[in-house]
Amino acid sequence: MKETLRNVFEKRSGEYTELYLTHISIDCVVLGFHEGLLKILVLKLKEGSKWSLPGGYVGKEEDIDDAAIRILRERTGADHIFLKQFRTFGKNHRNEDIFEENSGLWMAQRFLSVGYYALIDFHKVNLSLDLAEITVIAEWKDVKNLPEMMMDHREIIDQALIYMRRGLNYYPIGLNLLPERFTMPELQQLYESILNKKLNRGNFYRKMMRYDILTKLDECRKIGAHKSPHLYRFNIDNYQKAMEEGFKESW
Amino acid sequence: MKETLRNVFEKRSGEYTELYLTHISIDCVVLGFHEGLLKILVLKLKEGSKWSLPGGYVGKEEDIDDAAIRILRERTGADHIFLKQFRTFGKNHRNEDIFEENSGLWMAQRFLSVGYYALIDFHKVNLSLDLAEITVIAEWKDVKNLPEMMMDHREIIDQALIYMRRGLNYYPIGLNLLPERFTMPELQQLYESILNKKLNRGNFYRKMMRYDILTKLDECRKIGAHKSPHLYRFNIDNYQKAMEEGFKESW
DNA sequence: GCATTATTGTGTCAATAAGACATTTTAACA
DNA sequence: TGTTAAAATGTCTTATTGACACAATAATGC
Repeated sequence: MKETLRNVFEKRSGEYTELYLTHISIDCVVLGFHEGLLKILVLKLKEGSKWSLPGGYVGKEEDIDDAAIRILRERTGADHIFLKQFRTFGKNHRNEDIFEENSGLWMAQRFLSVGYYALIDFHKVNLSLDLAEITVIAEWKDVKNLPEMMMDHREIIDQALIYMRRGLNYYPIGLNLLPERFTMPELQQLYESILNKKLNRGNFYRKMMRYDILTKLDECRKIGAHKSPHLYRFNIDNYQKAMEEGFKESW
Repeated sequence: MKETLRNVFEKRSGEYTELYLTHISIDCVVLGFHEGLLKILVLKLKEGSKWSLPGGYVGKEEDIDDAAIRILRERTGADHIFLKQFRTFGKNHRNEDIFEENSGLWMAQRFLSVGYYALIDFHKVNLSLDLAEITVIAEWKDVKNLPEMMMDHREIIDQALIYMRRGLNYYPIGLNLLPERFTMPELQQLYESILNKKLNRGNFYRKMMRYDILTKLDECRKIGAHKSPHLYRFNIDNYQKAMEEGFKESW
């Protein structure tokens, strides 16, 4: 048997007090938007287990931000993803869930996860990628109707949404979640799903226009026996500028 | 020689790819307020080295939040500290600074730091604590005039200030930074040092009163040949309530 | 005692933004 | 061509911010 660190660790577990061993991973809350609903990408790692967030380990020679980008690319096939670190989770015994299922002592060590949230175009994700190797199933689940998640992944999702909501006060959103062209009501639906509340249509319209990140197109979307809503697309330059400078903060 | 993990690790370094070994630490940006200036607590770990932030390792059976509390208590002697995790730093080679000074290979491994900022009453800190064991000097340095810091500690400080500034829109501040009784101009000075800009006196006064977290006392502070400013103290109940509920957010 | 003076506490006003709601415009369809 | 439902825009009220002015006040000097 090849003596990997894992073997060494299992044999010697309990003695290592000088250098605390911690199992670092990255967990990503991947958000997509489809048919007016905010969706989260969840995985089932093996038959019968609970659902989990896509995640992975950090390479020896890798920045954690780069690791998160790589993990998402491996899982979703998508590139140019909006990705933001929001918090690190390090409660003790947060891995108890899977500790019971795994006999290896190394699993009993501390787990620490750096949480990222990702905003991604629903249609650009390839759910079947990478399935053979680790994952059994990958699925989009409705934010408002999540299945039972393993470990503290539910808390990680809740926290991601809180941080994202707060982010709406500072940065524009939507470039990674909506198709290239969209209508104002569609954009409003996105905001409403993230904030989990209804917004006033007129006020929303004016607020968005004030941000000056939208370009109104000449085309309209045909939606039946009603006035056709105009199509918009993001003005990339202004959008980027808003991302860098941020919207006005109170102080 | 006792075979600790550190020895094992040094001997076998380079093979461990299955379980990525990461050196986790907690770094704290400890902020105090004294004579109208915002101060940061910095340490010199040994003669001739650069300055560093107080930090430490996470115990095997410890939540990271608890570890941060413990580390601060050990270093400062202070309790009831406001402490908030704000970001995790995991750039590769961020430890190169000290790698060169330390021959042990384990030091060359990845470093990952969970950043916390702490707000603490300047006068309650005992700087000489813990010095014999690890630290040579502990000192308060002016935020606007920081010495050269080791590794990426300067970036950690800058980021902490950014997150704290943003926090001012959501939570009150001052309970841990000011003495029990203080004047309105003193509170304003605190805000001005954090935000690094002058604020309008009248508007500041009214904004604070609107927050409804202050109790005006009957006493005044004698400050020479001027109108004596009233003393205030925080209304702890309302302050706590504001901490929990947060100030109004835009959406 | 009393005027002086620097600072606090409060008032005002304009500009901006948010919330609620009404009105107009528009495009598809009967 | 009129009907209809939704988009786009307008209006009004209220709250917030920033700038500035002025009155109240308390220690000090005369």
